[in-house]
Parts: sequence; structure tokens; C-alpha cells
Amino acid sequence: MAKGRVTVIDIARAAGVSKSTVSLVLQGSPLVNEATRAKVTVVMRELGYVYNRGAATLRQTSGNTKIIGMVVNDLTNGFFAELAVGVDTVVQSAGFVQFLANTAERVDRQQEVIASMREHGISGLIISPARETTALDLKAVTEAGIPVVTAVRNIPGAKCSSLVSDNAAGTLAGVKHLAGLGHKRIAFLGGYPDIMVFQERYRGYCEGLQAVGHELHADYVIASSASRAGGVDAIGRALKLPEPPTAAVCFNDAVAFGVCDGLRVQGLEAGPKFGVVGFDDVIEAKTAVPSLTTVSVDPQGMGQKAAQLLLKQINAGKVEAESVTTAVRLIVRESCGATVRGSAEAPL
Amino acid sequence: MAKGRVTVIDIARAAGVSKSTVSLVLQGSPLVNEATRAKVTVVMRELGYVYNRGAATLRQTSGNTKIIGMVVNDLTNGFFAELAVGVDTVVQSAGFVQFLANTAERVDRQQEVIASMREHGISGLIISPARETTALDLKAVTEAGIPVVTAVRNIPGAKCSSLVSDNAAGTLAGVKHLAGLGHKRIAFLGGYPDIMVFQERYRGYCEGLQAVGHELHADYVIASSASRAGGVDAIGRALKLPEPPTAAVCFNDAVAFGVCDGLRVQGLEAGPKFGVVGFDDVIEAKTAVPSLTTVSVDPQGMGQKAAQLLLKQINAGKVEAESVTTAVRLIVRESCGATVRGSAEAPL
DNA sequence: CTGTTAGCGCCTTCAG
DNA sequence: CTGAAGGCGCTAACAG
Repeated sequence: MAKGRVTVIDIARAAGVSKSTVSLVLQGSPLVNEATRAKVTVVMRELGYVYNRGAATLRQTSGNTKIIGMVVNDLTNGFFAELAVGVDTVVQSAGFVQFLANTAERVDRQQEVIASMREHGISGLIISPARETTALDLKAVTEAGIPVVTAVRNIPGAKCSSLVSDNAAGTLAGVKHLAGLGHKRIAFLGGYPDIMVFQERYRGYCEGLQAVGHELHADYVIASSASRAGGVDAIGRALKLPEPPTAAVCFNDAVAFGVCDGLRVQGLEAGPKFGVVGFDDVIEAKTAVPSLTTVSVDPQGMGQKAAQLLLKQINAGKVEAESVTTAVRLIVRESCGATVRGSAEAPL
Repeated sequence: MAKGRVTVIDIARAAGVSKSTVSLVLQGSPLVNEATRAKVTVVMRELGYVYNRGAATLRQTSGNTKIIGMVVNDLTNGFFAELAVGVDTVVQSAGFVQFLANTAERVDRQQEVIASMREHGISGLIISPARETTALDLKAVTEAGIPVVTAVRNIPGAKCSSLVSDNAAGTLAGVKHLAGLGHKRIAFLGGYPDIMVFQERYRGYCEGLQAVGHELHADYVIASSASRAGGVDAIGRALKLPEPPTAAVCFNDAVAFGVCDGLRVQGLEAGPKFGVVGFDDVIEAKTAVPSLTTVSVDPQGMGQKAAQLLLKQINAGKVEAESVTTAVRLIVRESCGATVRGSAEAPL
């Protein structure tokens, strides 16, 4: 039963041809007679032949298994599950299979599974790295010439492509959304200007104001720690201004939650009267509140982009694994006091 | 760089030994001198050797890749994501890797990925089958002697193990829970007695009544379609009884929702005054309501059990892939008007 | 268009 | 305890 696995040689004998002919049929070569091909195909089905990809890989340019590795830090989080689904769809239709491993934020597990995947000869790797992951953890893989794409989080010094939110487009969409609701005084709250992400989101904020014809008021840009406490602080200061804002774009979701808290203290509420948009950094995704409009990444879309990017590199001959930062599609979910829905698309 | 992949022969040369010695080191054979082993190990690290599992598999009893396939009908659903995580944890610690594929309920996709996985030589398969899957769809795999475990849903005629909810234990726990809250008149609503699942859940109901010392009243067992509408119907009839029940165990979640609807119509409400327990059949998982106590499977636990079962069969020499129905752990989540928490464990 | 020959990287005898 | 062959299933040249 499971004993004599049928091989090319078996089907060659049964079809009265040679193994190489069978091999040619297998890879759809045009060098084979149509009648022969048909006969071989039939015999294959009859004998229940299954292609042994391992053997083929071994013989060929030792590398192109059609397997890609996908390692995720928390599959329990719906965001990452959707990410995996996105990857899966494109990977499947390209005839690849994906290894999936969950790290539960543990670098040691992550390294183990990466090693394991490498033994199996993955031809590419998509990874949403565990915290604490350093460029060194990926060095072995990248140096082996295996294309790597990081998603959601990126690893500074690593020789790999990364896929991060289009920060500017997100805040831009947020501003447009709020302006569309009639808000004239829109603040930008939270975060510190010394980090790159802040600069990008701030730029989008400025561009948004410009796009809707508002002036940029320095008073409405209030830096604070990128935390819930920081949000409370920032909104507190904002409301003390002579002409307080009526809406705010927040650096991230944590800040946005803090802003909601702060509003509540003042007897206000996030909603139609005071519009709050938070940039969703996934980390707090599980605690999303409905009274908040968030700018968030479409996880499936991100997964698809990641897979496409990876496959492109694999097919391109696994070179050019440079730090190519790519943009992703953003969705502004409207949730409170509005029917407007903003969205921004930025191509690869 | 990625050119000359280092092989056993390379490291043999560098370490000044023969390939077979290296091979022995690789599989931790005791037949090798400690000093030699150390030297070889060092050289391996220095040259950045990675074990080629494909080649090994090819040489060996052509079958034992350490890969298991996991196919899921909807990874977007948190339940299945957790299931996958459960599988992943045990599979990882057993030194296996998992292929994960999402079918989105499409049998054609499912068949494709299964075929693909087979080409890669999976040594076992865990599958939560798409609807419409028949025993025939799995025949090729099972006949090849590859152990298969179905989870969540099972496929009648298939030669494989399956993992389904412990129905009796679930309803039994539900009855105990309600009795613990002081309910004396507990009904069993929904479903039709001609299906196996009904019989099992009904049995648990009876056992539960017995366990808490209640009489079984035929009036309190009301069959109806296993749908939301069926639930409305059943509770309607129940409330017309001379001594209406004060609590109900429902055949499944759909029925339970209907019961809640029906109660609301009568000015009642699921909660402390009228206890409702629904058996969670996953299908409706996304629409869970908080005022409802549900008997539901622990998805991670189920995944772990599935993986353990599969690995056991793989290690046992891939025989005995008979229809072994196994039980799973159930959790009764308490949610309304009670601090009691029931749970039932049924071992493999 | 088809058959022949030679390995891919590894593991298993079987001698030394 | 270590070295020398042979072959897993498949494909890549070459011949016919």
C-alpha cells in the first residue's frame, strides 16, 4: 500500500517510454509528442503517481523548493491571522506552499523555526518579527541569499525588504475625513518629533491641512509620549488653548485612547462634536473602541503585498534584497457621527 | 555567496574526516569520538552548514519529512486561528513544521493544496474540512498511508481520525451550571432527535438532570429546527406550559439566539432570571452575545489534541488510521448573573 | 522527438 | 571508531 511509492520509472515502464520522457511531460515541455503525453498522463493517474518535489529540488539548482516561510508573532491576534490569509492567497495561486509558525513574541522560538524552515529549504521568508529581534537574528538567512520581507514591524539594520504603513497617507486621510465633517480646528496630538514615524505622520497631517485649505497652527501640534497617558496630557493642554481644537488626529491608537479619556474628564466625548482619529498601530488592536475613527492597515492587503514583493524577488533570481520600503493600503473606518469614509492607496 | 551551498563533504574535508563521520555526528550517533564530534560541530558552525532535510528524506524511508499539513476552512475566524496556534505549539516542540493553507470553504482550493502538500511529502494532515467535502476527497491521502485527523467537522466515510466536541459532557456541564444557579425547571430546546449529535447532547442533558437530582420531564424537551427560528418556536412553546421552565439548555448557538429573541418578545431576557445555555457550534461564533452562557470548545486545546493524535499515529508507523473519535475539553463560559464556572474534561 | 548517462546531498551497509 | 561504495527520485545534458 504505502510500500512501493510509484516513481517516474514505474510510470515510464507502464507507458512504454523512458524516464526522461516522463520527466519532460511532468514539466510540460513542448518537446514531447502529444499522443505520448496523453498516454503518460493517463498512466500517471491510473497508478496514482505523485510528484516528489523533494527529489526534484535536490537535483535542480538546489534552492527552488516552492515553499515560503511565514513567521508571525501572534496569530491569536486577528490582525496577524488576516495577514497570513493575505499571504496565503497569493502564495497559493503562485503554486507555492507556506510554512506558518507562531512565535508568541519569543525570539528563541523564532530562531528555532527559522532554522527549521531553512533546513527544509524555503525559497523566501515573510516575517512579522518578535520584539527584540535584531538584524543579527536574520543575518544567516539573508546572507544565504534567501529573500526576506518583514511586515508590520521592521528591523533596522537587516538586509531585507520591509513593508510598513504608509504613515503620511494615513494622517492625510484622517485630516481630510475630519475636515469633511466640518471641523475647522484640527490638532495633531502625541508622539515626539525625533522619530521617523512621527515625521512621516506629521507630514501627512500638514499635507492634509493644505489639501483642505486650512492653515497650519503650531499651537495645534502637541507632542507627548506615545502612550495613553501621553494622550490624556496632550488633549488636556489642547483644551486650554484660547481657541481649542474641535478635532484631533492622534499619533497612534494608544494616544487616541488617552485623548478619549481626557475628553471624558472634561465632560466631552469622542464623536460628532469632537472628532478623534487614531493611527492604529496594531499593538492595541484588541482594545479598539467604537467611538473612535481609526486609520488602520488592511491586514489581508498587507499580506498580499508582502507575498507579491517576496515572489518578485524570488523570481528575479533572489538578488536585490535591499531595504526597499514599501507602502500599503490604508482604510479609514468611520464609526461615529459621520458617513464619510476616506481611504488612500499608495502603490508599490 | 549563495553559490556553493556547503555540504557534508565540505565540512568533512575541513574537519579532516569522512562524510559518514559527519553524518553520524548529525544524527547524534554514540559511535563517534567525543573530540571528533566537537571538531565537526565547530566546523559546521564556522562554515554555516545547514542540514538538507530534503536530501535526507530522499535517502531514508522516503516518507518521514518532518512536515505536517494543516488545512483550515477559514483562518479569518478567530476560532480556527487559535486552532492553528494550538497545532503549531505541539508540532513545533516535536521538531515538525506545519504547512498552513486556507480554503475559504472552497473544495477545489482544498484539493489543490492537499495535492501540493502531498508533493512535498507531508507526513500527516490535520484538516478542518470545507463544507461539501466528501470521503472521496480524502481517499488519495488516506490510501497513501498518510495519517489524517479531521477537526471541528468530520467526514463520515473517511478512513481517518476525527476530533469532535464531547457533546454529552457539554450539555451535562450546562445543566449543572444552571442547577447551580438555583434553577429547578431546565428545558432542552431545539434540534431533532434523528441526528447523532442531538442524541449525544440529549444524553448529556439527561445525565446532568440525574446528577443534580432533578426529574426528567418530557414536556421540557422540545424539538425544533436547529436554527434561530427554531429557537424562537421552541421557547414560545415552552413558555405556554402550565409550569414553564426557568432555564434552558439549547441544542446549539443558533437555537440559543432564537430563544433570546423569543424571550425578549415576552418581555423576558436571558440572564439571571431565565438562564440560557447554548452549545457553541462555531458557525455562529462571531455573533456571540454576552447575555448568553455558551458551552464551547477551547480551540487551542483542540488544536493541541489534534496534533498529539496525529503525531502519535505518525510515530506509531502510520497505521491504525481508523475512525477513532476523540473527545475534547469543553469550557463553559459564565457571563451573566453568576459566578459559577463549569468545565468538563474528557481524556483521549 | 526519445533513450542513456550522470549525478544533486545525504544515509546506510560493509569493510578497514 | 572511521573510510568507501551504492542508491533514494528526479532532471540535465547529450546522444540516437
